[in-house]
Amino acid sequence: MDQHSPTLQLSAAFAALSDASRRDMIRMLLQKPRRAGELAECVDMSPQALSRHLRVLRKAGLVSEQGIEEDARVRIYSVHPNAFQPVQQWMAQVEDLWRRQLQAFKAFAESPRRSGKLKA
Amino acid sequence: MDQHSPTLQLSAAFAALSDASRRDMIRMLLQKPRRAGELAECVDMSPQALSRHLRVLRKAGLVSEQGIEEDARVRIYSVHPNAFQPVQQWMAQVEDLWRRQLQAFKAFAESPRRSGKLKA
DNA sequence: CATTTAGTTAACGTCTTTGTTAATATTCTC
DNA sequence: GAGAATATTAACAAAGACGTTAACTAAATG
Repeated sequence: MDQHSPTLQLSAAFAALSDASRRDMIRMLLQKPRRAGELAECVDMSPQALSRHLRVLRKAGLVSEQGIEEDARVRIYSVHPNAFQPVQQWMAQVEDLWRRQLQAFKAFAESPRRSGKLKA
Repeated sequence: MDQHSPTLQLSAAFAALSDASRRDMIRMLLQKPRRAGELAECVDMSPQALSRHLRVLRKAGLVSEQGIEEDARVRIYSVHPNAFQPVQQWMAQVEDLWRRQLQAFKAFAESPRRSGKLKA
């Protein structure tokens, strides 16, 4: 995690998710934590490019890395426990606003003065 | 809406949401549909820049425009009814995978062979 | 009908992102 | 220890995103 302001972090998360390869990587990491090499087999990409995508995901706070004892060359990547909290929070806010708007519209449409008739 | 493959559309939606100004615009449009000028007052930005952001949002399928009769110069922008369906669908998928992983981990931790003891 | 109003598109410069090739650790294996 | 394996960083070029200024469209307004 590298972005500090909540707004920047949210932007970074959305930006990170805007790439299909990165979304695939996240899905793979959601099945189980994996090494970079395992990811490389599936997303078909040079190790360097993949490493960069991993960095983007890390800086967005979506995945975290963790060393292991068996082979110190390798780091295991996994989805950060509350990776999606900011995004889900924003989405919830949006849903709420949407509900309100629908309700306001409904109230307007059913108001006594216009007795259910819309303009068009 | 301009992106056709579901994957591309999802990418476009995430990319569109990765900008704080665009998120603000969406929030304003969720309160009520508005003209470009009204948005401009709040996001503090040149009309040209704003127009571009609107185009991005349109192409991502998040907002839709609609002419009005009173003044034909003006178009009203609003949040597309199922703007967030792809994003929410993907997020739901992620949540599901996350639940499964937690469950798998729990099953592992509680398996008879290791009787609840973890490695560390 | 000229002017103002509302807004979009075009052209340009700048900054960022992304992939590639090359170079750099670090550590396992023989 | 020499060499292979695992992965990351550096440097560079290509492509894309963003804001600005300028030019443009279309319609309201006097």
